[in-house]
Amino acid sequence: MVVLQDSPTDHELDRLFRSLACATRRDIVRRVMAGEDASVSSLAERYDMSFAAVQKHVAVLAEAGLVSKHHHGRERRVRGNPEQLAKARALLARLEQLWTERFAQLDAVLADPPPPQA
Amino acid sequence: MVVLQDSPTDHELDRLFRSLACATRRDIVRRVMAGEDASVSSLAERYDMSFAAVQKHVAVLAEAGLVSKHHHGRERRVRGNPEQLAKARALLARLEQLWTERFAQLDAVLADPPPPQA
DNA sequence: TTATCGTACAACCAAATGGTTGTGCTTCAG
DNA sequence: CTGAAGCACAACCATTTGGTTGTACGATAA
Repeated sequence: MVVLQDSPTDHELDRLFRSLACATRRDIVRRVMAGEDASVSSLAERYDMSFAAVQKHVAVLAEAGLVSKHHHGRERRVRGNPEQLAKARALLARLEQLWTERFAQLDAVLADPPPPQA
Repeated sequence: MVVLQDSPTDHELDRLFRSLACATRRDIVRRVMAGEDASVSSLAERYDMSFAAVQKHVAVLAEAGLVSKHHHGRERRVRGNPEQLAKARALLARLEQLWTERFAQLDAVLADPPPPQA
């Protein structure tokens, strides 16, 4: 069953796309979506930047709802949730659909031309 | 026929998602994808900001390849091209796919458990 | 021809971004 | 108990961003 979800707010979409506009963050998302064991420090080991920098990236992703952090002993496990990805993808799909609908409307007009009321 | 397209560079994706991380720009994309007559100034009339600001937004979208500008008399018509939207959408789809594949792999493991080689 | 429209571009500004280092607090290992 | 691992957070910095105003220039309508 497809759930009717209320459309995301502008601000939510801003944070979503903004958080994806960075290769490091996209790579983090890729890792956690693939199910890699992902504490913050295990993620930080893989990038050429400080631990704090990676920590900030994870915070940005969490703020955007793309990942969530969970206590696990003294670690924080980073888990991806694909629902936010789907929201972004749905918006892109709608924009693409606007494009395709143009031709559908054009075809309709050509098939049933209104009388030139000039 | 589906064309094998080389994967976009990190920088290209940065610009793509960055350009979408702004409600004004998303709205511009929506308008031009819907086929609205869109000179830069006719777009600028619709937003509560200066002409130069809208002009910059269009430039950012053009830089990301989401729209292109074309001479038309003394105007510059803004036209959307959905291919870049598709690139962004493809990335999101791949990330979501990673998530779903996790369960497929898990199912495979459960269905055919390897001998505990410890 | 001349005034004006549509655009481009530079300079400037406040705020956000992406990075750093340092400090301190928990939680675990020895 | 003590030391270290893992993390959070603040302060700081350079650069980018999103906005402004002002100036200039080609195309056009009168």
